[in-house]
Amino acid sequence: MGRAPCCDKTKVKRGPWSPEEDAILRNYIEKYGTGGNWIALPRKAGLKRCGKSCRLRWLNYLRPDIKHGGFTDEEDSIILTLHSNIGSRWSVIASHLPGRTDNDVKNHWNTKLKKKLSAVNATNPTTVIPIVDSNSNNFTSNPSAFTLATSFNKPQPDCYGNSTYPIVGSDAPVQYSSMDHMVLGYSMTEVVPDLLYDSSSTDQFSLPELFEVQENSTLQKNGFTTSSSQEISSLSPSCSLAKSYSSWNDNLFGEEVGFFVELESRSSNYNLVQSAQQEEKVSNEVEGSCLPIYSYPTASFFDQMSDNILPPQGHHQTAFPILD
DNA sequence: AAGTGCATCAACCGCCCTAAA
DNA sequence: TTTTAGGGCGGTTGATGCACT
Repeated sequence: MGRAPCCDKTKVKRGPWSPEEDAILRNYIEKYGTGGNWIALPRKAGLKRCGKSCRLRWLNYLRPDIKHGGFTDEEDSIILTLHSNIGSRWSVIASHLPGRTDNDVKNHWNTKLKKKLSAVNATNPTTVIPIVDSNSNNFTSNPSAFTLATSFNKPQPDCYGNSTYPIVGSDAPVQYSSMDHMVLGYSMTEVVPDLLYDSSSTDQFSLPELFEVQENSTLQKNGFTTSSSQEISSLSPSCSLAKSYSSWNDNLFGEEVGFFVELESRSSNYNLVQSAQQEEKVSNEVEGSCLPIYSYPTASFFDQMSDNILPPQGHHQTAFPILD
């Protein structure tokens, strides 16, 4: 049985809203609210419109807290980052942009950002994540609080059907050549933004500090569990070359849902990244998706940068600024 | 000035989810 | 437990305006 339409389309007005209709709807909602029933609202307000049309008009245009006008670079950055992580969940993305609607974000993506991203990907197949200090918006070497400031490439399903996100230089080992340290992050779930984003701040999240951990031991701090290389080699064979390993657990079930691996040996990074990916792909067959969420160079890398070592080939210059 | 193509964005369509009956 | 109605959402369309020829 087909679903009954919400209204008789032959008896309602369609198409663009007139200023008079806008005024009627605005005045009614400001005076009486929506009453929790959009279908009944147009009749009560005296509008010959479908309730869904009224809802859309209010939410996307008439609402007083709507932000009109062009998107800022910061908003673009947030959209690109979130879209790379969660895909076209426009309402979720819009919820991170005060005053923007899902329709706005969707239109902006389809008309501007999609093309922008294609152009970037065409000229630079690997995408580096600039690291921005969450408080000052300046680039930082502090690995404990970051804002993702640009996008990942669109994830493509792999042979296991899992979407994996590109890791810096994961297809080109030479690009690691000037990094002594880097951190590789994975999340086992698709709820990365919700999990990592600080609810009091829409564009920040915390990463685990890179704790000093005694050999063969594990340290728990700030919700993260960090293990030494000796300890983690027993947890995960692919991590046996890592310096440390930090993970966080799902609040509900206490299961590990994400981790960061601090890599140390420049020559082994590429193999480690590959083996880590491979291992997780295999485990995904049972566990579900595993998303490598990002990687970033650690403080020692920036120390090198301060000695005017050039960024790795193929990376955006802006991703690795020379520090004072 | 007229015609054409493209970009933009408001609005609609139809499906899914959920709560109430 | 099933059915139904309403809200929410992502995909798509079409009107409009602008740039270019």
